Amino acid sequence: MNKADLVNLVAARTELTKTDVALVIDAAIETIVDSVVEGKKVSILGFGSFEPRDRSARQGLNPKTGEKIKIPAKRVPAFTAGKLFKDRVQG
Amino acid sequence: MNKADLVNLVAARTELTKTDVALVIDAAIETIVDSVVEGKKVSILGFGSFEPRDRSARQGLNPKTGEKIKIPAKRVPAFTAGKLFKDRVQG
DNA sequence: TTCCAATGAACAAAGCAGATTTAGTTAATT
DNA sequence: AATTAACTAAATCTGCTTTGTTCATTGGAA
Repeated sequence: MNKADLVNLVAARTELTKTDVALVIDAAIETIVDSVVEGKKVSILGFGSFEPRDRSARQGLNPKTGEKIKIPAKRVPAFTAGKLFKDRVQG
Repeated sequence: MNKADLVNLVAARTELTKTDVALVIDAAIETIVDSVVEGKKVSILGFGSFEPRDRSARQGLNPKTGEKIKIPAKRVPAFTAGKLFKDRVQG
């Protein structure tokens, strides 16, 4: 399922126009990303939370050639699923 | 930031009512969860993708008491961030 | 709406860092 | 009012790391 499918399904569920649904979804994604970029966590009860997480530098390797490479410290986006989401996927 | 804050910010960005925005966000979350529950991946370009991932049973331990426990096989929700999301968080 | 051009995602190889596991209280969201 | 997230202890296991090609997706224009 891609974004177009998601918009169609949500529009069908909410009986709103695809235009408005796409507008809201895009804005919601941008808002979440902006917040994580600013270092603030976004928590949506039952679904999960998005937050930035710091990765320390480490010795890695190029899986293709096998040669050692140095992976620098990073800040990456992380998602933690909420209880409802976990329970429903587990079944 | 919680769901109420997200709805307020998105409503401000889109100039739609908080009611409609909340409706879309809730429906989108339910649609994503439903899809992952059905085993189908949801890909949103630039943001990331949600998919179910299988965990095999393993030997773990109770970190509180230290006793060994058996962790059963599971199916858990997983999120992989997209390029744009990663790049923006990295800065 | 439909097509094109262009950008993003998937795929695979092996080793290490980080997430995950229980349980109970506090704080917070619906 | 009631349910859920956060927090924390130490050991095992999962995923990230690169690079190039193939394919899907996006956004603009006719």
